[in-house]
Amino acid sequence: MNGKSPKIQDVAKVAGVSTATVSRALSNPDLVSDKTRTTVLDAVAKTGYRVNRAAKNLRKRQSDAILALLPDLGNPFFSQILSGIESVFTTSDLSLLVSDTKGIREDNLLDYFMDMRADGMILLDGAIPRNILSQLQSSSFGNRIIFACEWKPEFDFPSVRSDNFGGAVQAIEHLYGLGHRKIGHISGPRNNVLTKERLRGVEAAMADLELPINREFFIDGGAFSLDAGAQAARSFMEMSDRPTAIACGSDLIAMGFISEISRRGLKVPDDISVVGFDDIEIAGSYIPSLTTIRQNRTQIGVLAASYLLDQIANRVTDNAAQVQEVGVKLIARQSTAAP
Amino acid sequence: MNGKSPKIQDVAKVAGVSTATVSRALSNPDLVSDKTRTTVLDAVAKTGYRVNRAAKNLRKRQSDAILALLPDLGNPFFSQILSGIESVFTTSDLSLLVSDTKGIREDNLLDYFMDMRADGMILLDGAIPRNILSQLQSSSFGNRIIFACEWKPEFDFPSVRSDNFGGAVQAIEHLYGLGHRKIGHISGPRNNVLTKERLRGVEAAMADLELPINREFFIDGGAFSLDAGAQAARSFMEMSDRPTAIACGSDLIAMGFISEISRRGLKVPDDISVVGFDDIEIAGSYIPSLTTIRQNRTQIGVLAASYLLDQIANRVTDNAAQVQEVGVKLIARQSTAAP
DNA sequence: CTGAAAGCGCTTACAG
DNA sequence: CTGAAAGCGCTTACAG
Repeated sequence: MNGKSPKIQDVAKVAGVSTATVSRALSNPDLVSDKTRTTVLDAVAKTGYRVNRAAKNLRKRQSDAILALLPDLGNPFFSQILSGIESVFTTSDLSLLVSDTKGIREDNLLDYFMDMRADGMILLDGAIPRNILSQLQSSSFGNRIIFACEWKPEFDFPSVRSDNFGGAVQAIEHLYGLGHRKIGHISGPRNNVLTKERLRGVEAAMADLELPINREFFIDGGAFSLDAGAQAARSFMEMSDRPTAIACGSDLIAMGFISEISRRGLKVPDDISVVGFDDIEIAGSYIPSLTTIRQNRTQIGVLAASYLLDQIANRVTDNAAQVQEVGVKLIARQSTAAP
Repeated sequence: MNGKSPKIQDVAKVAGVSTATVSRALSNPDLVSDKTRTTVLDAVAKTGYRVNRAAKNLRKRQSDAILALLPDLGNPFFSQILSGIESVFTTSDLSLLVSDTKGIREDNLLDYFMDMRADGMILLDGAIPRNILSQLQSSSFGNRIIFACEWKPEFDFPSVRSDNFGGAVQAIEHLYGLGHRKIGHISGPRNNVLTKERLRGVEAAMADLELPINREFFIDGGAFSLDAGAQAARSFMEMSDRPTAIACGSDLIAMGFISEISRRGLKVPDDISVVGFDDIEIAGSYIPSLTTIRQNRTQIGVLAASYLLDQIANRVTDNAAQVQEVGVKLIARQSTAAP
């Protein structure tokens, strides 16, 4: 507070012990006697001492920070995941660093480890270039990395994700249960793992239910965005034969779709039922409120962060599942009804 | 890559110079001769050297990190601001640390400076306790703090914010222009600075336009959330005399409100016009699409980050306005019409 | 259980 | 323009 901050030397002097003892009392209390510990703690309180992280980290060769790497920091979808991550780190002593992949395309992710900026990484982007991931994997930091939400199939980094396949199945079964037999799908970004899993789920469920798969009812949205949904709505309007229900790759797609077909005079769910995917905050208040697949995003963040925590503390349970799938569930609202 | 990372020693050996020269060539190129610089840079490339941040930071007494402190990491509203902040830091060498005020209530914000975890802070929460802010202000780090979006009036930390007052004025003038004379307002969280500024704008505009202010038309929403809007809708439905238009404290309030009155049979904008505030991503695709006040959130993030950058680099321009107001503008959509 | 001493990997006066 | 040397503030073998 007053000018310069106290150092471990100052505490040692006040407590009448060596700096080594102060250090031990603070970070490894069992190593010192009860009496010494009390004395040191008193001195710490008296001086207002706080360990200098840069010094500690240099000495211990660590950074006390984890990087969360998002595809796009501006995308609100990730805020709850970040919140989940942070809730774990805040109780430990780790700092949460964030960045997005736009900023580091050229750069090298490995640099974060090399120059000691991060002790671990949570990758929320499945589109990280192969060569960068290879470098990470073959480095000595390969075990401090985990994918969350998205992932890259060719790499066997551990991963926490929603049951995307199962979610899509639930969506189709819900529509089928309502009586729909002509069901379409609007998919997300091409080559995205989530897109593929959800599409796979849609197709598997339809096959199971012995529904004919009409390829014309499958629209390539190309993105998870509102715009993609609106664009898909235009394709939809031009169909000569139309499905009575649509399962969308995301809530934003669903909302963009509903918005655009409403503008063109169709009504949801009267003319067509629509299911989203994600259950973003607004889904329940959209008009009509959106039937969708709820992902537990906070939980994904918590699990990913906890894994890293264990990994860094070397409390590694090798038996732990490499892939953790978090359950999803369908929330039935007003955007779906009998045909 | 191969086992241990190279240190400045290794580079010095390869280049045939001292570590001091390597350090200078890297961080202060003007201090060495062209020839030396080239030699050093070659050696850096050859060895794959990256400076160790912990060591550099310990020596320079800095952390190379800025903390962004949000009220709630899970709130999607902040993602664009974070994106703006990050876009500035990514070009410099700073890391972006995030946390939310839930995690540090007890803790002391000053600790981030004391233990060298952050060189500066962007506070996005106007509800940080007075005593914590006082500590910060009277510390030697007081000049490395800036408020963004929200702020605390009693403290004269610099601040970047939207023109909340002007936005509210625009909302009222828009409704007036459409012919509305009975205008209401749903406010946000009590004691929140944004709530107060926007309310002040609403009242000032109505006074200017010589509209009678009917206190019964002013609903205390208590939060910026969807729930607050839905709750307000219930109060609205019970009014014997109702306004023909409502200016809301946020888009979420507006959407919650519209959602709830729709459920009860009223139509927007036929029965009532509604204006939001924020222009969140979904506003344009909401049904009806929402007339609202657009805040440039990315810009707020960029300005706050730039200020801190200058401050840390000591490129301080004392003449710089302490309060930077970012302009807002009304986006007219379908939720408003003539009464 | 405790202390003296080395060293983590840098940067920067200081001297030339 | 360059180098030798000190030192940033810790932690941890090592020795007792």
